[in-house]
Amino acid sequence: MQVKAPRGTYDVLPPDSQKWQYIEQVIQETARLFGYSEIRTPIFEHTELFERGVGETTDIVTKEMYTFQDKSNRSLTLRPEGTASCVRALIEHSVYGGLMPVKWYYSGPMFRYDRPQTGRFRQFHQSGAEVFGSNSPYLDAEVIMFLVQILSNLGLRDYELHLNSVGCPLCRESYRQKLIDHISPVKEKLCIDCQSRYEKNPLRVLDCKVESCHQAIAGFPYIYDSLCDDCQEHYILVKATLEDSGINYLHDNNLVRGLDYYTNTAFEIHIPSIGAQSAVGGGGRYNGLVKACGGPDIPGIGFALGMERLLLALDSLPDREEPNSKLDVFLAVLDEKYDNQAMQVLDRLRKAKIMVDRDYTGRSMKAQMKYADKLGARIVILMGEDEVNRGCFTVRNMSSREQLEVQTEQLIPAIIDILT
RNA sequence: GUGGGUGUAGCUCAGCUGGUUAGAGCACCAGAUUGUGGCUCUGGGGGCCGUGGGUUCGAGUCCCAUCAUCCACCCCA
Repeated sequence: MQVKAPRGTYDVLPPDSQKWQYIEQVIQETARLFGYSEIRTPIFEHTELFERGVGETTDIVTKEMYTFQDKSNRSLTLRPEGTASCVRALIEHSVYGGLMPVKWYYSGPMFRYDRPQTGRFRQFHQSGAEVFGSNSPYLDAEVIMFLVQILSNLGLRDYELHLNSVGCPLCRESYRQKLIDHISPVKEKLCIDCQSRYEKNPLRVLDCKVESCHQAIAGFPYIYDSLCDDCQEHYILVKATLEDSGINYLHDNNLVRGLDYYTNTAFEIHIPSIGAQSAVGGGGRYNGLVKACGGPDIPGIGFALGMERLLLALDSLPDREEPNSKLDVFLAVLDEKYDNQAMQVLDRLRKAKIMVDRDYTGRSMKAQMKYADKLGARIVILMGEDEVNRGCFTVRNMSSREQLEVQTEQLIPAIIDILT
């Protein structure tokens, strides 16, 4: 039986890898403009980091983690998201002791044991950003502007920005009580999942998509109405800043992010056209997280983008012109006795920054011409007996079909002349 | 974890109610006179018909299981 890539994983082959390079490049450039520097963290961490940092009641921790024992019986977990590792690194290296705020971005694979479907894999890729050390609502706005700028630079237009505030621990507690008061009379009508959600984290009952649960909790209070004065002001400033920047958003009372550590601003980007898994990005503020992970009481905010979902959205766009991967020059070697000399020619051209390739499978001249054509070569250099004896090359312009003979020392200038 | 669809050549697929050596298009390779590409023509290589069992004189085709994949649910990126 043939060995195949494990379930929920896949290979990125050329030319698809070019699309990945393109997205990563756009993110890098945008990050630089916004003043974010790259951080690279391990792909696995101690399991307890995610249990504490992501939240023990979340689906990610309860059923989706790739956890294993190493040879010393440590419990390790393939990272399911990027924030926890950033927080760990911030604390471990006392980065907060330096210049604040700390503005990081990252890109890389994440792992969740889920059933694969459109836009969902077991090894998937996220790029994200994290900022530590400021509770300014203008920073919330900047983080969202960063995210939106990436989408815009990629040429994506038809996205929805959903926005909400989940408040601070204070207003969240009063809201939680209001919600419990509202739900408890109809508790029996909820689905099994919601009954356990009600026990563990009542806020997540609001996320349920079961119709009967929707009806049962109709008229539930919104957290927005329970926000304390500070949280309200914070949220208003975030919204006003976005409005002034011309960023459209939808206030979404039902947006209660699945991760436990979020406070205040929460947001998600949806592109409905890519399928059921339409969230291409999401994030929010997590002011309690650093402390919860054993660090000082430092506020944080961040987001993550799903690369596979971005790719899906990009695929439905009109074709972007591919980066120039076509060959400049093909060197046709007409007799194997010139193989060695041919390698010297390749070397010279490449050192002159000319993109050049040749055949290594012993093709006939005609086949080499065909091959060169398929590689998209703009020029073919012919190197046969005539040329070698006379110390020259035949240079063929593939689009005009014109050929000229050039002396060895004139080869590079002649090629550059045709290419430019 | 649950439900449904699909597994035949490198890719996209055909193969009617079970019946001889399993096909097409594309791709790949080679030719169409001497050292010249795109178009056309001719030829060629490639398939344990996902895997394992079962029914049958006979299975790509029917039944069961299993694996993979796709779509959806849950949840999220």
